[in-house]
Amino acid sequence: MTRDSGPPTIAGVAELAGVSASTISRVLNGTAVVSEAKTQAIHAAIAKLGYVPNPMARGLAGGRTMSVGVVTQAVDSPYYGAALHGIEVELDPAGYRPLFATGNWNAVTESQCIDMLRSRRVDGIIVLTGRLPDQALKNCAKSIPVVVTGRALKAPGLYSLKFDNFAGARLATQHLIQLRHRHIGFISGDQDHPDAMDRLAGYRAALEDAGIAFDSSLVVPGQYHEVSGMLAVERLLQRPKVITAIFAANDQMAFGAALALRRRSLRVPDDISLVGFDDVAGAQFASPPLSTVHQPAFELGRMAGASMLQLLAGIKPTAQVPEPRFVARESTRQLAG
Amino acid sequence: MTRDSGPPTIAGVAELAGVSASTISRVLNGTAVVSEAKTQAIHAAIAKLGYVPNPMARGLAGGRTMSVGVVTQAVDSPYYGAALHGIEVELDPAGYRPLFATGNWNAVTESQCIDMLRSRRVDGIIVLTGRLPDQALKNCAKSIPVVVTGRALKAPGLYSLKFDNFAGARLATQHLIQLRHRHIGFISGDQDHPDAMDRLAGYRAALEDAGIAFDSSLVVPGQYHEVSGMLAVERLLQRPKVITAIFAANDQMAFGAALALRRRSLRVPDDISLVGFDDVAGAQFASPPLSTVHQPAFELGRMAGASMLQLLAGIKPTAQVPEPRFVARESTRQLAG
DNA sequence: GGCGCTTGAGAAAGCGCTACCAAAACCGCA
DNA sequence: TGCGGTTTTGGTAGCGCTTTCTCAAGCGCC
Repeated sequence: MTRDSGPPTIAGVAELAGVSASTISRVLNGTAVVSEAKTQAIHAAIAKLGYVPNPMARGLAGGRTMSVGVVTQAVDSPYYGAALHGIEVELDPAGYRPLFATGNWNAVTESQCIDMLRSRRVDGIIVLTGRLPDQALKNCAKSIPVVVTGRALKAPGLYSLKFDNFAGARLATQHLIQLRHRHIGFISGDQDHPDAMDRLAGYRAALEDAGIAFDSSLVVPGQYHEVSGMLAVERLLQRPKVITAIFAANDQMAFGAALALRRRSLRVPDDISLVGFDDVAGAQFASPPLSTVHQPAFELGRMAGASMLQLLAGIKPTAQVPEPRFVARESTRQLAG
Repeated sequence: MTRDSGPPTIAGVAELAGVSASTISRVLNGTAVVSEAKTQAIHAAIAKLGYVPNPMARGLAGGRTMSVGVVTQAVDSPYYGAALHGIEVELDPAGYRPLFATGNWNAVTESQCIDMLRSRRVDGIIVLTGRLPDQALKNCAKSIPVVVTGRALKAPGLYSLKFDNFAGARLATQHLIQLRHRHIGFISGDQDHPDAMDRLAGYRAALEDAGIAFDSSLVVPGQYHEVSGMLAVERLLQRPKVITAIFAANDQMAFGAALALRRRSLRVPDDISLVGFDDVAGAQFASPPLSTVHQPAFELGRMAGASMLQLLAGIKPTAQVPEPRFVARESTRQLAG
């Protein structure tokens, strides 16, 4: 009988297999060649004891914790939730665990999250967008692998995955233009949010491509949440200009907009067309289903995870974010010619 | 100059403060009384060096990892996302970190999640609903504190937080009855989901309280996601019975139902009233805003976190889940007298 | 058959921290 | 002043694993 105090340790396995702890470690980590016979014996012993290496001890000795920190902005948002899920799915087979921390769209909080994650000795950090200055990220990357989404940065030890918000917004606007809309209101995101600015630029570019003059009075600011979408619609409708379509810089604001429109007894898409951005899970089941720019949050998460794994393995990541894709559903209609 | 290889360690602080490592440990953990003078010196040294204890080493030596495992069913669902957020918020000030794992509503996967979390030596485990047999949870609780939501279990080392689904469903049904609806379709959740059964029972109870005979042909099964809500409506409308209202056992199915209704050109609430369950973030911004039973996911997460902290501290948790509350919005209307 | 070489495997030294034990310092009181 | 009884402290032994470092074989070759 082996002593049964707590979970089995490497020493127990060593004893059972008749080898030294070092050898066990070697087969577990593939650090060196071990004879076939011993390898077999070790595996048998591990299976018999149900041995699982203690990550604490591993981390202490080897300096790796097999965990990667993820700075998300809000776990409870469908977008970040999906990305987080993608990261988990990708990291799991490699034995890594995501350790998340919520940044709340606040540079200070995000910075604290990073400190906390580092104090927990994560092996790498994935930052999902956020408001941290680029430089802070670059500095961080000097001492630990970093993958960041929502930016296009180049720095050693850092890999960035940027979704083309400009092209996406352009696509959405073009769709509206194609449906003969000329007076398109735009509900933008927060000014100091790079994504938001890109989307605005895309909207503007599509307009100008089509020879439609950009009219700043058709643009109202929002904060990426439903209530701000509602408010924005109120402001838009108060203006003298007639609009036949609204492009909200994200789906949540589009939902808010739809509700405000409904309150005004304006029907979507009969009276006014509406498009969103992100294609969150609820978009296709909204009433009416929302036409929107598909942003592959889950895929993006997977890519971030895979890239982190590559960085950790010393390989240069090559993942590329897919091109934006517009999903036409039922919230837009063609204007009579 | 102190040697600058990696982050500062307790030894560095000890040297700078002119005390032994043990003493540092004592002030850090409050394990014993330390003289005011040394305490000061130690704090000064810690601040100067920017010392942060290494959790790996702490875990190895002390047997605590300051992390609690959370088995969620889907990170990307608004409900679980909110609960997870609540847990994080509650655990954070106490220095604990949630380590999540996705169970996917699958007993086998959930069990693997627990194994994985245990192999990571988490200090406690929070299980958000799921399909694990009660016994498995009780066994688990024998060796590690467990908090579980969605069940009413009693066992040493285990605390359960159960939302009253029965009462919630009853409330929703009563609301409909009060609005003079007598023919109420019910889209139920998965059969082997205890929550779902409770909600069905609540629906039935309200009906019977009001002297309305329960009609099983008005009940169609769903799987808690939007598509199943759509399908359910199709089936409901194919039946000969006329229904004036639909109660979906969760909001996601209600959204699907709303869409199916729309496809059939039936307006909510004019032609048919609709109520959901959960009050997910999107419910109040749906068109029309969905009347539903409010389930405080975030609060529930906080409670789970707080209870775990208490369990960890050896205190018996006392948190009670708030009573269900029905939120009447715009998806229901009174039937003409 | 002895030499240098490669390969496989054990011993031992930590990784940074906590827990326990024992030594030192301090206290009051006879 | 000296002694028992408290505090307060330092020393030390691990926690379970990885990682040198070292040594014993095994091998080909002159």
